[in-house]
Amino acid sequence: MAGKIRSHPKTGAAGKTAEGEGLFRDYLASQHLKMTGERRRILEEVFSISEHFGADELHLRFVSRKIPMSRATIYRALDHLVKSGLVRRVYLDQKKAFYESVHGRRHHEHMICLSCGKVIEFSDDPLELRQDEVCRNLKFKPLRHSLRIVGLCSACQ
Amino acid sequence: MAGKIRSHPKTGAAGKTAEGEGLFRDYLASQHLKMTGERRRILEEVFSISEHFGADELHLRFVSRKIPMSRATIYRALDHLVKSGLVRRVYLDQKKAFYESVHGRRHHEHMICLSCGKVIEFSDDPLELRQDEVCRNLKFKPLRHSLRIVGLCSACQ
DNA sequence: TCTATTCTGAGACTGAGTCGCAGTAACAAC
DNA sequence: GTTGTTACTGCGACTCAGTCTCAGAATAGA
Repeated sequence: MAGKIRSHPKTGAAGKTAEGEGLFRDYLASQHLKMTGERRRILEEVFSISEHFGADELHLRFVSRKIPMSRATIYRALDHLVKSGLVRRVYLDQKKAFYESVHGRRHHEHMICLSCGKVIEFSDDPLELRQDEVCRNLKFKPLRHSLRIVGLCSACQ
Repeated sequence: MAGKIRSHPKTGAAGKTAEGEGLFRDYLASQHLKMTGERRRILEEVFSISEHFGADELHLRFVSRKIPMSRATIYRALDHLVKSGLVRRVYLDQKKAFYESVHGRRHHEHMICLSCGKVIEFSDDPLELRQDEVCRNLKFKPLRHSLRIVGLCSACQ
């Protein structure tokens, strides 16, 4: 039961935007969709955020800078980003969906502190391997997964 | 990496109701809340459902049998049931919350088939142990967790 | 039985997300 | 560069899950 645990309290996402834009453009082209100014701005903004964010927060970032952007466009673009695989949609213990950019980052799970609300990201190979084994045994083909551990962070205990 | 994997395609929940009612009554008493006819009926109904259900479905079960029951009461009762620990609230890949009775059942995780929508319940000790270890290493005190694996079930592959 | 307290139901409300439509922008073909 | 097709945007109306308020009803302890 060895295995390194990587904790990722925060990961800067600088410089990834250009590459991400290329990938997004490829995805859009493959779906006969168009790269528009709005989608580019949304992509840039998403890549500039290192934590989780809600669609409303993303919208607010534009509104507060007087950049016109409708809620519907935000939602539509986030859908495309999720489908393209560049962004992950996660449900962190409430009805509202959260998003996080995936590009250039390792897959990870979440610990959520009940007391302060902090979200700790971590990843662990033995855990992933065991999950794969469980899936094999149940003849289930896993495509994606998410583990959410709710509890108390070290500071709040 | 040994370890038995239990798959729980379906678990009957007969006879548990009486005991569950006692536990719920204890919880209510401890919170200075009252056991009412509505709460009893909701508890019975919840224990009679072996799969996941939404608040709306639960409500519909009463309405369709002409048993008066308001949506607000359903939501309030489910909150209490969740707080009492008798019912678990889970978020299965959408904004809507699902519920499942916990009493007398083993903790389990979920596999969700993208194609047919089937939800497979499973539990695995090595997985749980590894999670505990990861938490220890990150000095996080886990209170509850949920693992969701989305993919294709054996029939749909 | 009395009384304090909590509960219920109805409906208004909220917040997240979706949809339809009219006008606009992207992009490929010429 | 112009044109035509197609997809996109913004707006506002809408849906759906869940919450809140309040008046009248039920519970449970004294």
